[in-house]
Amino acid sequence: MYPNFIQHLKNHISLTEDDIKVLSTYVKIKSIKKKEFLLKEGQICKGNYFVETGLLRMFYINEKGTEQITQFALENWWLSDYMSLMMQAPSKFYLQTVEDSEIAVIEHQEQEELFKKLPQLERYFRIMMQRAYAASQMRVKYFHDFSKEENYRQFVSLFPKFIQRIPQYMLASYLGITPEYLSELRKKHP
Amino acid sequence: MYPNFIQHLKNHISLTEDDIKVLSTYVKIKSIKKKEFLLKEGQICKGNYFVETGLLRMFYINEKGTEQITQFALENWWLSDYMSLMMQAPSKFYLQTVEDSEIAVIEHQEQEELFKKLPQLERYFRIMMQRAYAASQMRVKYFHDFSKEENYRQFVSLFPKFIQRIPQYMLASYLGITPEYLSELRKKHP
DNA sequence: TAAAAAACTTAAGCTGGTTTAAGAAATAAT
DNA sequence: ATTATTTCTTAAACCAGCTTAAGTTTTTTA
Repeated sequence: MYPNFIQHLKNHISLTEDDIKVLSTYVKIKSIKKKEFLLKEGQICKGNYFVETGLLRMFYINEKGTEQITQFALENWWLSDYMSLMMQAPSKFYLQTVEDSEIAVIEHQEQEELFKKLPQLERYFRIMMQRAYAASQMRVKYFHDFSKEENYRQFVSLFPKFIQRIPQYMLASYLGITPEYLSELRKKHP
Repeated sequence: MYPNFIQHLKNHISLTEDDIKVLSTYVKIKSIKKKEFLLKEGQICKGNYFVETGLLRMFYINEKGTEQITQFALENWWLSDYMSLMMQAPSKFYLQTVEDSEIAVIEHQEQEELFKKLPQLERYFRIMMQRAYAASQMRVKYFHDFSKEENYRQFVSLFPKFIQRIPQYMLASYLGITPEYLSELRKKHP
C-alpha cells in the first residue's frame, strides 16, 4: 500500500501491521491525470494531500486574471489549503496536478476519527506541520533578502532537476516575476 | 501559573490538575525587559517561546546591515526559529522583545521528555503549527498579491491597535519597505 | 504531417519603490 | 531641564522589474 506514504510515516512514528490496516481504510489513494484539480477557488478544502508520485501546485488568480503560484509539492510532501481546511471556509486557492500523479488523501471529515484510532499520527503531523512552517519561515527570508535575479539563480542551483519538470512560466510565477523578465534573466545568465 | 498559557492549552486539549503540575516543572516563565534577546544569529535556537504578555519580534540582518523583520508574536502566540530548533543548526535570525514581556519557554532538550509525559501536547502543537503554517500560506498570498501601499493600508485597518505598539520603522521593515517610503504613504493616506 | 495552441523571446518605454542626504521631531538619559 | 539618541519626514535622482506588443519556437491535437 503506497510505499512512499507508509515509509514516510515509519520514518517518524512506529506502525504495527494492524495500524497499517486501519490506515488503509481511511487513506485513499487517487490516480490523477495531469492538470486536474483537487481544489478550486470558492470550494471548501476537503482533504490533506500527500504526493506519492508526481507533482502538485497551489496557486491563486489575481485581479489581473493571471495565475500566481504559491507552492509546489513534490514526492513525499503534504499540501493543502490549511486555512480553508481548518476553518472549513471557502478557499482562495487552486490545487492542481502538474504531472500525472498518485495522491494519498486524508479526508477532513474522517481525520479526527483516524487520529483517535492512531494517536501517533498527531505526532507525525505535528512534525510535518512544523517542518512546513520552518520551510516557510526560511522562504520569507529568501524572498525579502534576495533580488529576483538572485532568487532565480538560487532556485536553479538548488533544484536543477525540478526546473526541468515545470514550464518556465510556472517558475516565473512561483518566483513572482513575469515570464518576460525570466527570459531576460536566462539570456543574461544561462 | 501563567493564566494565558494554561487557558490556551485548555482551549485545545484537556488537562488535569496533575498534568498542570507536570507542565509547571517543564515550562519556565521568564520576565524579559524590552529589547533583550532570546536568540541571536549564529546561536542554536534552544527553546519554543509562548508570549504570555508583551511582544516579540523575529528579524535578520541583511547584507546592507539593515534589520529585516519577518514576524511579530503577540500575546498567546508561539514563536521560534523552527528550522534552527529542529535541526539544532545555527540560526540566521534574532529573537528579541519589543516590550517588557513574560515568556513561557519549552526548552528543546526537555521537549521530548515532556511530550512523553503529556502526549496530548503532540495534538496541541500539531494544531499550533498547522495554524502558524496556514497563516503563513495566507501571508505569502497577500505579499504577492498586494502592492506595498495596499499591504500597508490592509495592515493598518486590520491591526489598528497593534501599530500603536511598534515604531514606524519596524512596521516598514515588516512590510518590506523603507521608512522613507512608509512616511510618504502615510502622508498620502493618513 | 499539418494546423492550432501553448510556451518562450525580444525590445522599448514606463512606474513603484529605493537611495541619498539633510533636517525636524520625539523619546530617553543625565 | 538639557543633551544625546532615536525616530520620522522631505525631496530629487535613480533603477529593478513590469507592460505592451510583436514575433519565434515548441508541443499538442486532428
